[in-house]
Amino acid sequence: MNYNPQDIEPRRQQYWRDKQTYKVEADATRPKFYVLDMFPYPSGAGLHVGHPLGYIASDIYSRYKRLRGFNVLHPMGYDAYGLPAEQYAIRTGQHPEKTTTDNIARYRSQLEKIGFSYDWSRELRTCDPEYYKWTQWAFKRMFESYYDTDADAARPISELVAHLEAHGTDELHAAAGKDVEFTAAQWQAMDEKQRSDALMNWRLAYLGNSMVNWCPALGTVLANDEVSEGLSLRGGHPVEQKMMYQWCLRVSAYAGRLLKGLETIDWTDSLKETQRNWIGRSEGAEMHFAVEGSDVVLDIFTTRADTVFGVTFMVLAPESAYVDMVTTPERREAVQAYVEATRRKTERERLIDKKVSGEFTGAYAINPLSGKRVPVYVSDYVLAGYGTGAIMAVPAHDSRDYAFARHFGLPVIPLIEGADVSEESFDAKSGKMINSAGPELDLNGMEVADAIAAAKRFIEEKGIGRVKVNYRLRDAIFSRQRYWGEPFPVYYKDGVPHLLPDSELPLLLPEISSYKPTADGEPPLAHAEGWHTPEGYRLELNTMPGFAGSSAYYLRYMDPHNSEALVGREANAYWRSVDLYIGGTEHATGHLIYSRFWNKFLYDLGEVVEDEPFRKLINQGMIQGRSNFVYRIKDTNTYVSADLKDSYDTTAIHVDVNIVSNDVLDTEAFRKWMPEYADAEFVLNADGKYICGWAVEKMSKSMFNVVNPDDIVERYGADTLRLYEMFLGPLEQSKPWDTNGIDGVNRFLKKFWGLYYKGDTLLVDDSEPTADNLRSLHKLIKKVGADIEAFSFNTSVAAFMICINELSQQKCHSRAVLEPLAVVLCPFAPHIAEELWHTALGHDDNDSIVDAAWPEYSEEYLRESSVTYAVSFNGKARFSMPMPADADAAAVEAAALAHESSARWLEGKTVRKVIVVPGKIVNIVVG
RNA sequence: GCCCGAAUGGUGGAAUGGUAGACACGAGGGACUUAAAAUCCCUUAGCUAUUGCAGCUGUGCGGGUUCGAGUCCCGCUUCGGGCACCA
Repeated sequence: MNYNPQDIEPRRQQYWRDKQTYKVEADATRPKFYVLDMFPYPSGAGLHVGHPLGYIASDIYSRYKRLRGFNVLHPMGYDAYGLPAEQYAIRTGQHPEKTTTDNIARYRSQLEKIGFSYDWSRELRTCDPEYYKWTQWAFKRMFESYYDTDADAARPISELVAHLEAHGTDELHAAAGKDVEFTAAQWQAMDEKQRSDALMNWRLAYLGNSMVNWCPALGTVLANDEVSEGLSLRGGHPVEQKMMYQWCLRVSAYAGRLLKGLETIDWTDSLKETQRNWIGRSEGAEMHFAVEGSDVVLDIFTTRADTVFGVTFMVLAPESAYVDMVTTPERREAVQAYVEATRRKTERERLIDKKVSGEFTGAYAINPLSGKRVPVYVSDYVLAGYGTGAIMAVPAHDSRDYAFARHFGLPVIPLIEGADVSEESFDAKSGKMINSAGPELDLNGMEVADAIAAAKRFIEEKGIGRVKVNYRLRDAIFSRQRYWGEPFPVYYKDGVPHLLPDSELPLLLPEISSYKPTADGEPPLAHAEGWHTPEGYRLELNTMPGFAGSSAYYLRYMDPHNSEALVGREANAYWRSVDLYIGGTEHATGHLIYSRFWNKFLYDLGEVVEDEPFRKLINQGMIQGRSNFVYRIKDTNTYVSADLKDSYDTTAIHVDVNIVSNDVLDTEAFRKWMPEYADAEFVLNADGKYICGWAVEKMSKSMFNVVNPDDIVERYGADTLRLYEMFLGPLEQSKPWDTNGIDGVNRFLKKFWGLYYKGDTLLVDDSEPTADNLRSLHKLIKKVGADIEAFSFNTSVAAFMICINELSQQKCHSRAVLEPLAVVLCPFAPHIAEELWHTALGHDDNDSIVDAAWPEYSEEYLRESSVTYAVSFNGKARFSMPMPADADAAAVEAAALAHESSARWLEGKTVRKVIVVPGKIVNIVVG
């Protein structure tokens, strides 16, 4: 029997299926461990070889934890709602559900071939009504909640209503969209519509007018994390800013907790940093500037309260509500034209256009500290969505203000001693203040940091503003003008949104005749027949965005068939949160923020026991493609080998990597690959080979560099694929897929098999293991255990190779060694381990290796009788010297100095000092 | 512009402050074979040498700390990632 993965692997997978080996139940008698992969969107292209990287790592860890006695929850599912299926539907008319189901089936079969230890009985998909019922349910709870800034938690909206009823907005401490004030009497006088509108200011899920990223090509709005540099992440279409009335989630209310929570979780610093940047906390002051000759007060936000004496003008965002309030009649036409022109530009156009532009509003504001009168401008370099949409401009110390001041000829007053502002602004936050004295406050001579503090204190005391923390994190736009997403459990009665009762959830996604928007621009759901309540009230036409379904899926896995709750209390109390989460960095500012928000919200409700969803998170690197090229000699059908191409005038052409092996082209396969190459001629190199060129590119069909894991499994087996993906390099690093080298790993597995069988002969015996056998084994157990804990899987594979080489040389066939060896290999290569466990090691059918115990290593076997010291002179290693392991430092030193090789290095020198590092090195310092 | 991270042979990559280059690929040489595949063995950082098996230089660049630095500190360069008219 030779190693034959094509025979072993399907059989072992069937065995695990039959035995339901990977089915887990909560079990209070055993410690739990929850290992999760970021579930995939099942795309039409199927899995390529890059996708399983993280899944293999998490599978190794899960299996290891299980061998260590943990009750391991390791589920898999599908993020099934998404744009590609819908766009495919628009093109072909095929129902997205059908496309999605087909794709899922393909993914499932590809995943099963790799031998993962998923508990498939917990599989979920976000488009399943039994699942999205709970997405709708969570949305309802958010609608019914507000954020209490005193308690720092979400509370029922009924409590807020009671407060408004009794006190109006007086003493109300709640996260709000806008600062509004009304009395209890005013609240009581409101009608239903007015009250509904008013409450939107506080609800955690609310309808609001907000600037959204509108993508005309996709016909929908996009969240901030779905847009980069003014283009949609999917498809790269231009995105414009547009004011729309949309569902939003008040994620901003949680900004502080999302930031603080980062301190309690075990994520990489870079990912935490990315989230910190995204949340963007900045401490500063809000200040009031009265507008001359009117009762309008401009509120501005600044982190540089110290520079208030250098304010020479003010700027409003074009979209700011202040613009209309302050613009004078003479300037109205020009300002309106400017605002209009800005509105027509896409975000991308605004970003590209670095030219300074703006208009004077005709208004003047009064600096509350200096009493000076400054002009108020409108310009698109001020953003409506951040702070108050208005700024005080300090051209001397802000480069953007500086550019504006120079363009409009406005004065620049330097505030820091020695700062030269004749050519550019001085933006650094250091130095001594000058020109900063007013009637009541004098900052001159202070260091910037002290001046900021002093100015803030003064502003608070005098009531001309307040200290404020601002976050860049915006509320999440929660409406999408699409079909293939969760419907909102909302209907409208006289223009007021109402929730469907829980008993009517899930609200099923209806069948529709066309997946396109309607002629008058309404979302596709407007095509649905009978899309209204039995009473005839219209249901919401938008659907939820992609991140809705992925925000709480990890909770559902804990209790996937519960019809009473998203997750039952008992199941949640046992599984708690994800102990290890593995996935890509691309979700850093999307899914990983929304999930944390969603979880914190459910935590506030008392629905879940943990405040953070993912305790430890590892980002696996991306696997890029490695493309191959052939070189066509211009205007011919002749192709020249890469090592000779420089003597010809050639064009590089992508060639399918699947007909190239170790960069050598299979020329016959090339001729058959495409008709145009049928008559191809080749210029071969001296070895008679055609060598292809190569480059690292994104893995994609158009580059012909996609490698399908199925092909690797078919050729080498799943165990080889698993080991090779781990061997490729550190898990967290991005690297190109390169099939060159996979033979080495495959060879290792054959050698491993060779310890147990030679042909049809069973080699395993009951002989006593030798000291060498035991040392090799225990070294491996120790190393692999430590490596797995540290997610250093590439080095464990190397350790296996070393161990197998040693044991082969030692001709070790002792069961006492080969049995634990199989167990240690099991997390990496489960099929071969399970097979040998039963056939060579004779375990019966009910005893699976996946439930064996991880072998403990013993230092006793690792101890060497002698150790080798490297002897150095002045730090430079010169020779090595064996010593008994128990020799003391003095003996080692004496032996080193007396060693015959030492004489040469000591010639004409004196020994100044000798350092002995036990078991390692002797450094002799000579002068 | 700000904030992270990285830089080691032909290639992917190893090295708790302690003999840099583990392990693998590729390459070169050899064994077995009619031949090929498969398998096994040897060599493989560079430069001097050389059968005394040694010497010198080497982890992007320049400094520093240390008996000893790929590893720690300071200053650069280049590449990758994140944020970005965020006041």
